[in-house]
Amino acid sequence: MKDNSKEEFTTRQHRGAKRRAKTRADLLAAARKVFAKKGYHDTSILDITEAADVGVGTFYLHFRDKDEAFNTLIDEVFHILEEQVIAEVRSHEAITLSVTVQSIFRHAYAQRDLFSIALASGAQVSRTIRVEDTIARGLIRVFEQASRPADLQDYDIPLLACLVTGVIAQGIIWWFDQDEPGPDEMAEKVLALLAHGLPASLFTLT
Amino acid sequence: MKDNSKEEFTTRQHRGAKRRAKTRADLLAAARKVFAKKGYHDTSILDITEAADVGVGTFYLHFRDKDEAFNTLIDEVFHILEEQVIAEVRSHEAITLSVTVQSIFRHAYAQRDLFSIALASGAQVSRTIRVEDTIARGLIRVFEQASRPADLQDYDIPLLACLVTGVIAQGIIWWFDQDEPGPDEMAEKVLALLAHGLPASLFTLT
Amino acid sequence: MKDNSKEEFTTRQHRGAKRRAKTRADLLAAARKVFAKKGYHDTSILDITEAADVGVGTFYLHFRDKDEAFNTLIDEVFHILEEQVIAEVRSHEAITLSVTVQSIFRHAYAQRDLFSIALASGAQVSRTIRVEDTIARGLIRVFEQASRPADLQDYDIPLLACLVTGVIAQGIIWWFDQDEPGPDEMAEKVLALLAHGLPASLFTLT
Amino acid sequence: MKDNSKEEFTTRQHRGAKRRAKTRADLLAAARKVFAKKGYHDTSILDITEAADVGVGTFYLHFRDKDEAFNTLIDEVFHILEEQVIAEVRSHEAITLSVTVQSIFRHAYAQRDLFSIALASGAQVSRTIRVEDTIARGLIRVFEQASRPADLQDYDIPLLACLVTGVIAQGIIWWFDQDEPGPDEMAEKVLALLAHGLPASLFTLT
DNA sequence: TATGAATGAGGTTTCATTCAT
DNA sequence: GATGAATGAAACCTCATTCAT
Repeated sequence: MKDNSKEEFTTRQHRGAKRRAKTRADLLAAARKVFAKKGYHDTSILDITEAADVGVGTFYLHFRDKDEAFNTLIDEVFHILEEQVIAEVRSHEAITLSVTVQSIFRHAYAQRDLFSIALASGAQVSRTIRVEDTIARGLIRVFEQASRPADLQDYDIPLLACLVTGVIAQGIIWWFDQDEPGPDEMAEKVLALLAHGLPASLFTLT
Repeated sequence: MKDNSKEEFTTRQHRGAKRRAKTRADLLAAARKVFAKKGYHDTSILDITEAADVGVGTFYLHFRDKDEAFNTLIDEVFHILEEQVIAEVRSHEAITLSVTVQSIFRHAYAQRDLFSIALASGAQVSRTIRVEDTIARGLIRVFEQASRPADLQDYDIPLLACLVTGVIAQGIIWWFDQDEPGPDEMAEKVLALLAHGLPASLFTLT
Repeated sequence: MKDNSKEEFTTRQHRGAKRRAKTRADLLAAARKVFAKKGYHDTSILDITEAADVGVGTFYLHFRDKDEAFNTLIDEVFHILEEQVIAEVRSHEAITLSVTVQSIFRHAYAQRDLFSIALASGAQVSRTIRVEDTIARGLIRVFEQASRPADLQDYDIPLLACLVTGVIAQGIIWWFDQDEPGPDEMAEKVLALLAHGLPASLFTLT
Repeated sequence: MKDNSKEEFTTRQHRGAKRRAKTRADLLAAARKVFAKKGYHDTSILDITEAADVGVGTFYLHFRDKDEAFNTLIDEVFHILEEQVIAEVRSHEAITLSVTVQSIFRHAYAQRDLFSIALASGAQVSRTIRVEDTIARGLIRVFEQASRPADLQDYDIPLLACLVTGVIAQGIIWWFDQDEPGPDEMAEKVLALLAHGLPASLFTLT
């Protein structure tokens, strides 16, 4: 009997927690959809709760404000991005920029909606984690673990990471408008640019 | 007498026009200052009119809404950018990417406040003209007028322009945070990256 | 066996009742603490249930709303006040105002927190029993049982009770701010004022 | 022409100011009415603006929040009370408690609605000026300027003022419930109590 | 009986926009 | 053309209350 009541108790606790988690997930999914459609600033709490089919107040049971929901969303995805890219890169013998960039583009493609929101929100939202920083951080790691560090002696690594991030971010924005090419072609083009640069004839007078 | 009054009239007209133009300029200058300080979304019309020391209603005599004022501001600056870059490039014998990028960075540096607003606002503002587009357009022109067009045969020119724009935009954002290096070093680093790419050892397995 | 189960049943019932009473007491104690700290209006049900360490819903198993909890609290204390003052007064040979006022001040001093809430809440709470009424009622009883009723012939007794209550209430509020003097000095000062009034020179022209 | 335009200008300014003042007065009058009817806490901004027949936003053009409006109201009335009582007292040859108390009761009677709100709000509202303090301050002044100061040597003047205030406040609350007697009778009864105290037989055992 | 997640009415507050002067 | 008081839609957020577990 004692055991029984205990079991009931934990079950009860568990049910509550499960329901709570479900609602939270619904809210995040709804937020993602609405943010993608209307952008951060034109999205109201009501928009989100209606999309999630919950009461307004429920939102505040899970997030302090719009900012927190947004950050949670972004953090979650970029945490996954980071982990996934790291995993994918590890599965190869050595860390190469090629694999990293490919991995980023693939992941970004799969999560286009969130990436475009995150990039579009730019410096607008008081966010703890910026997309660009996540990407740049990953790139820095690649640079630091380069097989021949001497090759990078003359480069300012953080700046380099930032510039390369610019190319990647722009690629993702490009997708948001154009809906082509696929992630692998995109990665390929970016990598081609990064590997060989542009034709010398563009830089010098005839 | 008729002439006299006519003259007076035109003078008065002229005065009115000058006064109007002055108010408008005040508003734009104020908008620029406030946007730079508080960002697009946190700036209210009242913020602008107070900074310009005019009545709220006056704003609406010159602009339909905040968006229009913002776009006017951006357009103006980018129009100047475009003209200036074109002029500077023309003063050289041939259009080269080096000169173009240098010119862009110099101009951007001189107008850092507006550039950072424009870049930070990202896709937030329902704007017809995006900074990135202005830059990309300029780059496309450079690519099209390349001295040896055959060199670019294998490139997707618009995408290329977009990616290069990403590098430039990121460079400007870098400034907004770091306040170093100067425009010419920045252009140099970007050009180095664009000209030679990164060391091959980053791309391949050992 | 029947008896046994019955016994068990009643025991269980009893346990339940005791548990229930405990919860209720916890809630009242918590309410008292929170009301004293934050005031009636700034106290939410959640504040109370958290302080009592019970679920929100539990509150509603014991009280209809905040008002009822508040009234219960107040009623309880004033019921005790009434009983105690009556008992103390009875222990003397005759009812005198001195003993009554002293008794009230002593009791109020012992329960300062609740008295200050009750007085501060003023007419804010839709309450059936006002502190002032409880005191006034006690005073009326004293007046009615006066040893020489003729002495009070010219007085409007309810109004008199009300005015004297005003003095007492103000004395308690004074404590809340000043934290001095003790209950007996306070009673003494009030009684001195009530017994002899103020110097005649204050009322007339020289 | 210059004069003309100047005149026009000041007139225009003046009109605006007049309109503004009118609206503000409307809001205060409405607030007074609603506060008196529903009490401080049950009054919403909307209640006030609807009663004043202005838009919601207009309220915030004149007051920061409900508190400020309330305080303005109270301050205004008590400022008038103070001035009026002072004036009335001055018109007599010497300051006496009789005149002061009479004056307070008369004024309170004329402004019953506000007094009852102010007294009922008790310590609820974060107010800079409490009614009781205003009255007590006035009484202290009377005591200090007593014709024969020696008579008050044995009294704690601030406490005394506070206690007397209690009597007056209670008198006003009495009116709010009972609607009788008039101000002068009320003052008379209070003064009688204050002058002679209660019959000695109430205090001692037979 | 106790719980606490969910609800949504209702309050506060802001601000783009209008319009009489 | 310039002004700024007034407007009210629309956002935010809280909290008393319910109800399934």
